[in-house]
Amino acid sequence: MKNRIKVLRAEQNITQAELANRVEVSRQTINAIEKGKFDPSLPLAFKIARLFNLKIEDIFQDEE
Amino acid sequence: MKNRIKVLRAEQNITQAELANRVEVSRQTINAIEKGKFDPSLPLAFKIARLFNLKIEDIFQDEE
DNA sequence: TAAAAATGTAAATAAAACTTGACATTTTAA
DNA sequence: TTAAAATGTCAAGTTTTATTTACATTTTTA
Repeated sequence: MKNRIKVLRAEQNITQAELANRVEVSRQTINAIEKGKFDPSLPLAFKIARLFNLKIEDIFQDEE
Repeated sequence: MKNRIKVLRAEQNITQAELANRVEVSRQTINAIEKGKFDPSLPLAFKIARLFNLKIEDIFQDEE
């Protein structure tokens, strides 16, 4: 699963730590998701999408 | 997390077992998700959305 | 209305998400 | 140009979700 979180953060000038705080997970979780280490849970994906005012599909791309 | 899977299945006349087969999980997993016992993984949410040709947000509704 | 199909449920286990803490490397800014 | 901030990573542990097995109940259909 790829995602555009890094770019979206850059656009809004938000650090991994800031994003983590705002969606209530650890900084390492954001880093791991951003680097593709694992996928967020569905509720977390919703939170992230809401934060950026985007659809989940506009942030995360399933690669199949 | 609520979802409209049951209605979508009804519209397409698909059983829980059929849906389970098509997204490659057990029938009980579909049943549990449908009943709100737990949320699907993000990849599974993508598979389900793709199957119904809908956005994830059109099937699953985060309740916050 | 009896058989078959579909759905509901529960317990046990496996797998994945997430946390915490720690430290190394890279980038930014004073 | 060096201190601070940000990012990357790793290991160990917790929590949550997925899977399996098994059986019970409800709905459909022959």
